[in-house]
Amino acid sequence: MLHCVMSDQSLDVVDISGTHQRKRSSVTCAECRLNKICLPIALNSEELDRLDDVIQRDRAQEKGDYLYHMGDSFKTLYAVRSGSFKTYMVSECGVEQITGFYLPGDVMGIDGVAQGRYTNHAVALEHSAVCRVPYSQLESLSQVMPTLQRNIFRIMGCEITREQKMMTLLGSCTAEQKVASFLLSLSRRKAERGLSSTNIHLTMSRGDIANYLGLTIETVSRLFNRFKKRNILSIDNKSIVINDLDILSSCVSPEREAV
Amino acid sequence: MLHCVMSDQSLDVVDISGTHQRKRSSVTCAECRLNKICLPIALNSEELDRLDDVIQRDRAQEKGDYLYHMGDSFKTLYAVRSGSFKTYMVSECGVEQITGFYLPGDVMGIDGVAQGRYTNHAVALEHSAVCRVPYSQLESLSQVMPTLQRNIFRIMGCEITREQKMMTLLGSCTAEQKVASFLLSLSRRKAERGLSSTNIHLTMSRGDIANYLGLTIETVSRLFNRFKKRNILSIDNKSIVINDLDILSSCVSPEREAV
DNA sequence: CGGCGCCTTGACTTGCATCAAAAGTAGTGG
DNA sequence: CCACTACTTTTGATGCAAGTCAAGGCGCCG
Repeated sequence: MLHCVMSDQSLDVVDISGTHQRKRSSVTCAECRLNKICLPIALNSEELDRLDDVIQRDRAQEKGDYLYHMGDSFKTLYAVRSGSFKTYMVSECGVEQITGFYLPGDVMGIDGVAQGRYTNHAVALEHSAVCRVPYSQLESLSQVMPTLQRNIFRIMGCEITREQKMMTLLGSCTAEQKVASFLLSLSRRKAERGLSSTNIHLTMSRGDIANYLGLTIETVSRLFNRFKKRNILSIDNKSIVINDLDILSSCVSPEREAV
Repeated sequence: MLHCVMSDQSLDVVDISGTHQRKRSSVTCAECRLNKICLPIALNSEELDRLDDVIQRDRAQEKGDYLYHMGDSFKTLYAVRSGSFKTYMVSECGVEQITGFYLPGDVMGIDGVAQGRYTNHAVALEHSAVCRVPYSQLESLSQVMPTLQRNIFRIMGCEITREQKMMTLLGSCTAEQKVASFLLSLSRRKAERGLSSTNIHLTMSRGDIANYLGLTIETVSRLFNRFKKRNILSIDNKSIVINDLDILSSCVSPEREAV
């Protein structure tokens, strides 16, 4: 158990301040601009303080840093504070499948709840930061804080719903619908966070997008450029501007008259 | 809270016995042979009794009966007691996607947790029976029964992991791998329930299987018959015998020498 | 016994994967 | 600051797995 705790705890604390005042080194949940979409939703201020007490705020993750690996013993949930992450699983036969992209306010690590081991790898797509939430303490807290328990249920429920929609996308949509859908989903999620819904900076590679959507890199690239030629998108490498959200939306539904 | 109890309670009770002795009309959780794979895992006998008190045991569902509809207000979880069900969602553009098949001991309705409304339809594939678990009471109970809370977390976690594996299957597998995988999954689940892992009676149609796997009916039919020609399966309409589990397993991994 | 779903089988088409190569971008070190 | 290397993305040519279309068979139920 020690080896895991080691990597989970307070490394950054010493690094940053040289002292042990963990809580003051960073923004609290109460102050966090994400507390309306993150774990703390609807908690009162006393509850917020108690949650705060168990949460550790990490030093930054660099691009390519792993938060956890598939098979690691599950002890911690991670809330994205800034930046972005991807999670992926590797099947017995060695096939990698990206299972999600995570933005600030999203909670990662839930995949470990079922078996006590993470079933995914989680890796930073850019310079990022997370809050670490020790799961055992979260469980105990949620025993006395119904709202917190409900939030955990809700977050897990959202994950289930999201993945079910993903099944529809993967199972019965064309490449064009998949790519359009992916961009619209990013757009919506940015809007929910109060950010631009039309100017998107992709932190993942074309290969990541392709893998996530069950396509090849070439197909994703071609689709991006097809949308560009139709003036639906402007593309400059990783920077994408959605010129017309409505037309892009119309690409998602199967039947459309306009070619 | 009353309005919820109304729709959930004791309809069948009156039907069956004409009296109000709900609990005696059927097997309790403590007696149920599924209590090792269902909600009650690891509960002690006092806890079992308390869970029992909130669970309602339903009269039978006929094939085609809906347990709930997409959009219905979420108030109840359903544990399959006998028979089987499918759940499916309908996207804005009208595309149906089957999201799961449920066997005895499985819990349905979790998709409603996130938004307070079911995001799926749930329909019986054959003559079946369920236990109804009022969600609000389950929430309250799990506040005082840590093991129960953990079971709910675990069940939701399993659902997440299952769906992530499904994403791999849908995104990066051939039709043959999908069909083999589907049959092996049914086989394994039957084995977990102490039933034959080689003799499978399909309660869903070819169309259901095709939809679930992101294929067409024709492709599923062809694959079944290809496996039959190779002597991996024996097929008689809805009855399937897996003649060689190992060979079928070898069909799932992408690279294999045997053609 | 006749009609209606469900399933199978065959012929044909196509969307996307594959293969290949060029162009662009980023990181490194002299 | 530029040259070199390595990686990512784009673009084109070709092939194939699975979809579509169509017809026929089988089983079930009134």
